[in-house]
Amino acid sequence: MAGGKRETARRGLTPRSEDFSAWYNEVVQQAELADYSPVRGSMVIRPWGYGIWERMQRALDEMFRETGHENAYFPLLIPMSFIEREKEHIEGFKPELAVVTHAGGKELEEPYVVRPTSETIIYSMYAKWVQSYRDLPILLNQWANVMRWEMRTRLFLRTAEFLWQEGHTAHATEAEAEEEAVRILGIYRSFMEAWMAMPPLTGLKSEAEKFAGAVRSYACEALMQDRKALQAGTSHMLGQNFARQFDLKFQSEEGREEYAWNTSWGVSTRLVGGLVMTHGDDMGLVVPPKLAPTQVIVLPIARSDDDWAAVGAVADRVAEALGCVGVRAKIDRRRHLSPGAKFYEWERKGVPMRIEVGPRDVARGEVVAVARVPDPAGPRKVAAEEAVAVAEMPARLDEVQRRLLEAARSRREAATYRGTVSSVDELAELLEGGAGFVYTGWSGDPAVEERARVAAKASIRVIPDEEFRSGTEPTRCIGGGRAQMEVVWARAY
RNA sequence: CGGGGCGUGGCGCAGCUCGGUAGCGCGCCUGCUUUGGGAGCAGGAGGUCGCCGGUUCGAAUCCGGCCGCCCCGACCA
Repeated sequence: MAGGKRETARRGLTPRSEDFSAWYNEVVQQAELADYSPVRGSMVIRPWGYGIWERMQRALDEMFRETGHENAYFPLLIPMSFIEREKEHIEGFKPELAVVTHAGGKELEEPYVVRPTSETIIYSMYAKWVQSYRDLPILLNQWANVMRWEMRTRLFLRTAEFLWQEGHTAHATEAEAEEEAVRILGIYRSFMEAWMAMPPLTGLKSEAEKFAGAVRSYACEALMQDRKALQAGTSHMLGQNFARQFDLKFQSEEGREEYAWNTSWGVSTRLVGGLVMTHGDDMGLVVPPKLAPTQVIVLPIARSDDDWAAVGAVADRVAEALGCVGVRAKIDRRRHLSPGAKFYEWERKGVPMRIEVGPRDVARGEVVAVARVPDPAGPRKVAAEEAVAVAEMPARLDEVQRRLLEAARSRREAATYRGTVSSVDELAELLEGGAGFVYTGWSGDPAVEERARVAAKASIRVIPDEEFRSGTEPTRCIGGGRAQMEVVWARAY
């Protein structure tokens, strides 16, 4: 914001190649996704950004429901003593807690923390609800805001307050909990691919990177256009860590008293930032059709009042017909803006498709369709008979969605290096040269991670799931010695 | 928390070195003419110059303190 010498307010954005970070900030604001607020590190999510988030919510919510989860809601404030109960958990979160010490004009006897995540309060309640194995599993999700007082914030990617969903489950057996954690990871992955057109890697987190309080963390890691990785979703196997601290016990079928097994998992408004950095281009945002609040913007173009009436009637008809075939269409009737100004505006906001209706088109009984990201093999503008353009629109939007996923996947693959790195220095060199995901062998020694962090500013993003592993398993660790496993390195957000 | 930068109409900036009562572009309002890739003309509205204090006849400008924001690093969904 400060010091912007470029005239970006009206004309072009800073190109991605020049300054990706500046480009990102400009896109988020100029596409009207979000704006800075008077509260440090907290953003205002504007209708266009919130509309995208709502689409994400709807899709995920449906997937959670289909797999037996229900929504519930727990308090924003958590007693300080709850958060402190699980040792690793409090160590992980203590530095970023916002604490409420006063209320009702008095100092509180026990401070509350504004939830940074809700494991503690939720499992304390589960403990009340569970007596028998018959009460399990509990499969709940909540849509909520949380607060983590981060040192450095960025719109969507890391804000002090953010919106997310957090799933919390309790199971009678370890195997069942493990299965749940893995199931959710799969849901996240297919959501990201099918809805966001963002293909993540999936796998396990290293000890150093796992969630504070978890036994194991699984994650989706997506590659952004600047070749940095974004942790886009996590699913944690919590074991009995929280159950023990919150006395979440049940009597088993055999009559024994046992602690329950928990999982927790979440995705946040960070996904919107991931969307921006996955598909955006130098003209602005690109929203995949399935998430676009408006999929088709209909633009009447006219000089005279007579023409305006004529094209307006056609625009109405087109928009209504699109609605009937399940396409979210809107008409931009503003008369004080020239067509060019509207083209740029809707392109900046990333609307997948626009339909132009001008006097020439009306005379021919046609409309002109233009995709935000045109098929490189086809013409940019496609004129078609009105009814045909409408009828074809759902298929064209599907095609755009498919193309975006494909493009993102080939960017990821083009930036992926396997089996070419045998030392931490080589890793640093490769990443410095613009590599994205780098696969190597790893001994499992955290000291190697630490060296890579310092030397290459890189971290292990995942120990990849089988599907993503290299054909030939690496035998040597980049830190020297034998590899115990294959890992994926990247610089990350 | 360390390093850097910046706070002046809604937005982006100039003015500050060398104190004299605030200007430009965009946007906004009104009117007319316009509209197939960021319209033109005319008229108009809008500013405690981040905050507090000091120096001075006089402070956006000089001095001191504070606050906020952005970027880079360490920490992180």
